[in-house]
Amino acid sequence: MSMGNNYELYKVFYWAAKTGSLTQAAKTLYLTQPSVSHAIKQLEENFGVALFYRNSKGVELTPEGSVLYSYIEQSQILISLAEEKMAALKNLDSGELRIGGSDSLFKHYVLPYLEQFHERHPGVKLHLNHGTTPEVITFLKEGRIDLGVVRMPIVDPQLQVTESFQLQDCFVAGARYAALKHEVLSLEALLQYPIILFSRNSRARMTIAELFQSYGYSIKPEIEVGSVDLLIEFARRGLGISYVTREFVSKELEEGSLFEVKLEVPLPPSHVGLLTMRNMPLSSAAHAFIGLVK
Amino acid sequence: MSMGNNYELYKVFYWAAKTGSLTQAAKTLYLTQPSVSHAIKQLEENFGVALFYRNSKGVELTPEGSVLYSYIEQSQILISLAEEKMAALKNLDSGELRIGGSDSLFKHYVLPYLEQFHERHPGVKLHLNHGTTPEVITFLKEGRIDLGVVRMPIVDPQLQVTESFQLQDCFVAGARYAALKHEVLSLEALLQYPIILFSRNSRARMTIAELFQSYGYSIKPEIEVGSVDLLIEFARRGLGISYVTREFVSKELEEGSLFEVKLEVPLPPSHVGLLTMRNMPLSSAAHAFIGLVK
DNA sequence: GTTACCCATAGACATGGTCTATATCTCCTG
DNA sequence: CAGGAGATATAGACCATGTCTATGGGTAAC
Repeated sequence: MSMGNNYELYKVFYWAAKTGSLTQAAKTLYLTQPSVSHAIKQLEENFGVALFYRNSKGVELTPEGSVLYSYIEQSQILISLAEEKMAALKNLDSGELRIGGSDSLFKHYVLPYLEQFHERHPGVKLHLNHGTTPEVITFLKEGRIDLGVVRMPIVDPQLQVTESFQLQDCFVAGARYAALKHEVLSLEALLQYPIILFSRNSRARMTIAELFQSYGYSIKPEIEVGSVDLLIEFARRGLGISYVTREFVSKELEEGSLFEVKLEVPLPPSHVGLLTMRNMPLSSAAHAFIGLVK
Repeated sequence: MSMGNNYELYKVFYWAAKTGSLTQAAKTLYLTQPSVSHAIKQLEENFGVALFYRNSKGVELTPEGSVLYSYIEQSQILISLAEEKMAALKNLDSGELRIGGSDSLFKHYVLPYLEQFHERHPGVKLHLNHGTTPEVITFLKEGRIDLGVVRMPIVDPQLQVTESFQLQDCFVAGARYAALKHEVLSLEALLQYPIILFSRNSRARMTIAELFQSYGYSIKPEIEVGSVDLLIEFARRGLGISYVTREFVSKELEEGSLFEVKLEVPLPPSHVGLLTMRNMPLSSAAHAFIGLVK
């Protein structure tokens, strides 16, 4: 025999012992007194040992009952703690949110949401893992992050993609090229100026290269950089015309340290997407964060 | 909401997490796989949080599931230990037996049974509390002992009395009174000799006093002592004729250092009884001991 | 004596846990 | 690429068992 007590009985036993009264235990558990009486009787019969002395004031543990209680009390406390913890996780009073993405997206796009999220749920620990788009996808599949933030398009049957925000890339220049401020350039005309692009393997770089190619031109940057900050800084210092995401330079455009170089040809918008694993449950924190962003 | 999960679900969760497979958990718990699947689903719905990732090989804990598991694992281990302990108590591999009684009864009557009990159940700890009959009854009512061993008769509606053994009190003397060895004395004749009795408040003393009184005599001891050993020793040294329980001096009678002084009048037998609380459950150990004695 | 508060018992009822049967998915294999 | 093995999910029927109401008995206190 495997001593197969229904664990529910231990909950009843715990409260009966704790309150010293079957009636009180019944009230605590929203049961009737006979139900509790019956439950205790079952335990006693299964163990073949009396657990309580019954008297007119209530019940009292037998020595054997005390032995059982010393174990069960700890066990029940742990379960209570577990339930509290799970409630905290669900209410986002605790837990963690692990996001993967590129540094620039974090800085210019995710950060305000993270601030908002952290303010609203200060108990949730935040983990940011930066990496390239393929790295982020790997992180996701390995379960190291809950959520990826990357440029679209992404085609992967394992991934759930939520397009969340549209970004508009554009060319910007600093004071040195102020003459262009009110002009509208053709692609050919633009190519006369030194161009600063993001490094070769970025999605933005590929997108703009394809665009020029579709019009029969080839864009060859004078300078290649590896960070959005440098794209901006180089343009401000007049080293060339940078291809950047307009939303990432809104401050510079406002204060006038940069201006947008308008083109005859419309530049394609790009989208930011939130990646999660398809068919994998989302944590409460990730779910809440996605809701926040949308 | 009071997060009222059926604790039985945690047992299922524990095994599902431990084995990493709902199917395995089902086999362990003698359930079917759909039952386990259903149980886990209930937990997940109640918590509002996914506990497992499902994949083709089985299941794997989510971060939230891991948090739950860290608590539930401990809890389940405690319950298992509790069940093992209770089984041990029932099988008398552990536990304790607390007996109250007089020193002389322990030494001459209870001891052989205790030896036998201890040999059969070496895991059960023995506690002997000696005291007078009224003290033993108090111990019982206070729950400090499981069992009392005292002289009969006892009349107390709260107590369950099991008469277990008959003892025969008698008068014994040593070599100094060897002349009496083959005589049969009347009560009156006996009173010519110095008598040694147990102290005034003992049951044996009251019994013999009543006997003499019923025949119109009054027995006044030359010496009063407080232990059976002294009764025996004084008789051996010829200080008088002792009134003792025959079974307690069987060794001395055999070796001839004492002999029984026969009387015309039959002396009443006395009985030893096992006392337990009526309407109070017996521990397994006490139950087994009573069975041994009977 | 009487009241009030315990726990135990009996029996009816209904909830819900468990089962069987089946679907779906993934991985592996021939 | 088809098919099998093995995993979990779902649907629906069933009945075990946990829960209730009603009642009884015992004890302590007033």
